Amino acid sequence: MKPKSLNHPHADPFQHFMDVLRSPDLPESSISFLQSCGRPLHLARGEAAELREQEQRTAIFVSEGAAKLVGHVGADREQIVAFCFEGELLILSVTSHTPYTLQALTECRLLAFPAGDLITKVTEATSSAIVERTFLALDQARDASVLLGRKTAQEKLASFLVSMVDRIGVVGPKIIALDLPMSRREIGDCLGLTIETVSRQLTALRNHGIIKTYGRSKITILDMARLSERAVQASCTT
Amino acid sequence: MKPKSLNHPHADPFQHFMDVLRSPDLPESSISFLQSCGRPLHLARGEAAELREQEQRTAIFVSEGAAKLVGHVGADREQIVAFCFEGELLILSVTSHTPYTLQALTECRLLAFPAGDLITKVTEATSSAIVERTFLALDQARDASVLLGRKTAQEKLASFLVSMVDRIGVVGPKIIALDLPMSRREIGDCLGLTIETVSRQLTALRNHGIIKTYGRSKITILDMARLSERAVQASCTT
DNA sequence: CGACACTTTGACTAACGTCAAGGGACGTGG
DNA sequence: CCACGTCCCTTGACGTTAGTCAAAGTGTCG
Repeated sequence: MKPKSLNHPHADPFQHFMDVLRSPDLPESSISFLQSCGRPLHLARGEAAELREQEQRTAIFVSEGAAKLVGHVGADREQIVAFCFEGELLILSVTSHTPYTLQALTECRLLAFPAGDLITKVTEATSSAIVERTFLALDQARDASVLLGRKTAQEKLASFLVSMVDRIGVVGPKIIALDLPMSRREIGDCLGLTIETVSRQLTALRNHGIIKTYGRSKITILDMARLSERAVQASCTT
Repeated sequence: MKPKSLNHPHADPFQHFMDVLRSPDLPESSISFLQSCGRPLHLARGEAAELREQEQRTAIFVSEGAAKLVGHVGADREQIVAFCFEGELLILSVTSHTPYTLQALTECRLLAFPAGDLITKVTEATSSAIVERTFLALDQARDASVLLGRKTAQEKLASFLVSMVDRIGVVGPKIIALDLPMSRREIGDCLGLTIETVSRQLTALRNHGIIKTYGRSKITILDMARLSERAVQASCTT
């Protein structure tokens, strides 16, 4: 799969950022301030971001491509804590015990802001889209905990596919198409599984007629209902 | 152990909240607004919070006692996503797939705010302590992912104890005392382990002379260095 | 077309969960 | 203050899931 080399649908990442933020009544002075403190990053596939401003908390806007936030345990064990796709905002950790790195899943264009500046400037305007996105990230992180702590390999993979459908799925009349920008290893790192287990579970889903795979990265969901069922999207009636 | 029945060191939870927030230049009007929208909750040990305002995102301030945020997978599997102690602020999920409940670990006094109100009012003043705490919660959630996904039972327990020392430990000249407000089951739910595994790992730490236990809830750390070592507080040099 | 990396599959192992029984702590009532 | 009952914790034996190791298969890109 060619990583659909960036054709710049958003010629200016900053403009893209402002579009997504949707704070129309932000004063001109704030806009130019944000523009000045947003540092553009262009990463090749697999490259790690150089985060100079590590003393301060950083917010990363993904204008094009996809990235992953990886936590490192000791030398070689790693855990993907978040995937981040086009138009999403990622808040990096600073008070964490674990060291994290941000790496490109595909070639991508990012915008790095010192989070403090971002928030104080933006909250001057309407209710902050950034705080909302932080909350969203928090919700995702908590769901991840539940997934990692209490789901089986089968359920983890189904949950993963469901969330990918939500975020980057192409919904057709009867089937849903997915083109995953991450490898089996990266899926495994995200779910706390090994590459082999991911592969086995994909095979199981294929054998049950729930999904079909084409090449390494393309998947179609044939039976979304049964997939969600396996993800146990926690239907407890408490 | 008697749950040291609340002796009200902070007679007024709201005053306690304002003290912790430390936004001295908040205008009087905002203060009274916050006071009016903060709903006090008094939970008995084990009781679950009734969250009426579930349509909106809620922030919970813990004035006294300790609580847990529990995610539910299907009928009976549950995962503790966060513990929350005195003076801490918990942001509840609303966009999550998983249903969560807030339950008292010990008898406790809480203050529930609609998060939107809290933020718009407080950011009028100095840089928001609440946004900072949200970030902190996010960091903790991400560390939890790493722990759950890539640590062994041994490492999980050591990490858990280290973080408890940080948050509620009583540091003495050579040893550190902990009085855990949660049961083995709750520790297990937090670490994605069973009660038996928690118990076995505690025994292992005891046999290695790293900790001592007194009764069910009291632990002293004899060798903090070796404990941290086992927690693999990720010392990768990238 | 060929090399290489990624993926799949299989056989085996280890870590943690499950099931079951016994022991200790805590709190109540005598 | 002691006795007893209950709940929680600990320990042991065994089972299951997912990890490890190894090899073959398949896509992708030069």
